[in-house]
Amino acid sequence: MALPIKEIKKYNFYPSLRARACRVWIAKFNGQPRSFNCVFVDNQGGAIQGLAKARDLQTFASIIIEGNHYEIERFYTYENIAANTVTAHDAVIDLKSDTKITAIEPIQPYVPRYYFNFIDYAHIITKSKGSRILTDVLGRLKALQPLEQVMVRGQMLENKREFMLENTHGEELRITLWGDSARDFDEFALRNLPSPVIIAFAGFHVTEFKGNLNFHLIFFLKKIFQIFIANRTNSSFILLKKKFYSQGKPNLKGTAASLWYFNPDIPECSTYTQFFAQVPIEIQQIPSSPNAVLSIEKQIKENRRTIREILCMNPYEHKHLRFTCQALIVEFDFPNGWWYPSCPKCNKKLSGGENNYTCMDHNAITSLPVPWFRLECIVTDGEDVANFLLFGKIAESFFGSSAHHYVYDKKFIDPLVIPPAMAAKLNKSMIFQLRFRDFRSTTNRCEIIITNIFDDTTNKNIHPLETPPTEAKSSTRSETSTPLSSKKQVLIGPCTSQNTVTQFRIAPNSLETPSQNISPNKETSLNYKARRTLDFEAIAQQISHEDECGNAIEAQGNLGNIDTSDTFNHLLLPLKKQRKTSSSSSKEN
DNA sequence: CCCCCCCC
Repeated sequence: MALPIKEIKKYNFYPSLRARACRVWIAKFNGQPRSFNCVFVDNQGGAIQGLAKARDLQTFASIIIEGNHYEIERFYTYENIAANTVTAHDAVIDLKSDTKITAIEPIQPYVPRYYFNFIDYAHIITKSKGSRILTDVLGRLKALQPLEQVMVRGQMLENKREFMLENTHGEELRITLWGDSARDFDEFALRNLPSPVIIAFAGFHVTEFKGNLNFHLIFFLKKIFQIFIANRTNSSFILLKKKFYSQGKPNLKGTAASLWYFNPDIPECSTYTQFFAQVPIEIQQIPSSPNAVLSIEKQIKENRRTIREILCMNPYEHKHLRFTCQALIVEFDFPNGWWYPSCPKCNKKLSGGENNYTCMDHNAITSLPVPWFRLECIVTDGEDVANFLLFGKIAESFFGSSAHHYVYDKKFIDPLVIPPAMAAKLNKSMIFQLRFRDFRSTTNRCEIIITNIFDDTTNKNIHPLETPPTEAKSSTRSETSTPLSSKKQVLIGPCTSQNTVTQFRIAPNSLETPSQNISPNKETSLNYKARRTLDFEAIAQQISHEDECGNAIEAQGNLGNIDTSDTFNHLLLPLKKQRKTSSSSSKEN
């Protein structure tokens, strides 16, 4: 009796397993192959991942070919605890140099060639969002974006390429490839395929993009709601809102385990092919993102404006314009505090006060509020003065720490008292990348929002892991970071009445522990996202080594060779509709 | 990883 995969236990030894290798991939990290991976499937509903570390990678890659059948002899298993995993199996097969792999005849009864677990577009968020079990989807390739580079975390450029899939109900689904897989995606393979092109994307991580709700409308709706149904919790309002607006759109993000197959030979695919054979279809081109960049250098010079020029721009005519300005911050202005308590799920401001925090979108919160930056920078370019709004992730990068870290870990709880490390950012020449806020205020001028900050003295991005001067610790700093504190400052002649800090209070000592109203021992319940950038000392040590190994270097190295839309148009022209269905499947990675 | 997140 052959061993059923479902009965395999973790931390055990098995003499033999016969199965089909339905998926094979090599996981890469920063472009370097790290492990050989496969999914073994049997005919009793079982699937288990096999993994070989880098040392044995080539050996197994040359033996185990996707689609073929094998006997695996003398193997151990361990626990499947990976953050992302393709199978839900408790165990992983440890492929080591003494594991014997032999090709065998196809096992009977038949095991399907592909191992997929497709999810309906409509249920992706409820079933798969945030799940460590990766998700597979199938669809017609409706649109494709040229390879582009975007700034991520205000810190580095990364390759990105987007796809729009469509199912037979006309629903759309957005897929995003990042890094190496975005760069390596084979457009030429697409060019040779007849239309419609059906793609199976396998092994993707599901996230939710915020719905593009109209704030005006929601605000108005809520007021009306409160007037007519007073003294209720707003849960009814949330239900009402969800009825009218989708709560967000799923976005499938590529992982190291992601694969894709063009026109795979599976029953679901024929359904698609037949359905879309009725109408002429071409693959559309997704326009480049507004935030796509060619290089940091170009970005820094992009649409340079003086403050005078900015103040004379009509915000509503330049809603989508990104522009830059060289200036220095002379003061921070935060009448409502430099941080506010935000919803752990969406970072919107919580109302209701300390004992009754309520999110407009998510009602009562289940974990501690997440402190979130929001403050204005009073800036000058030597001629004029303006207010630039700084919040969220950009502020985190700029200050080198999350507001969460300052408030919970460093105990700078008073929102009206600013930590010294933040004040140390004043009076240094910077390049601000800016845009106008898409909100028509009835009272104020349109806010000018900071979307990125660059160090003017080095023309590099300001590294988010910079160690603040008050807590200097330089020995572990990476080669690629560009700490402002170590660079010569270029000061521009002041034109405001003051360029020193007098308008806000600075906490006297970073080590001081003011009376606190937030319990620090609840930290473990805090959401991971907010904790990511928490501690610059610890993370600087951890990351500096990785950076030296090529992380940032690779990002720099990619700056020169970016696909253009022109090239892309050219490529897609031949992708006209044809009747023939290709069964040739192709894969990457 | 990109979207938004604040304010009225």
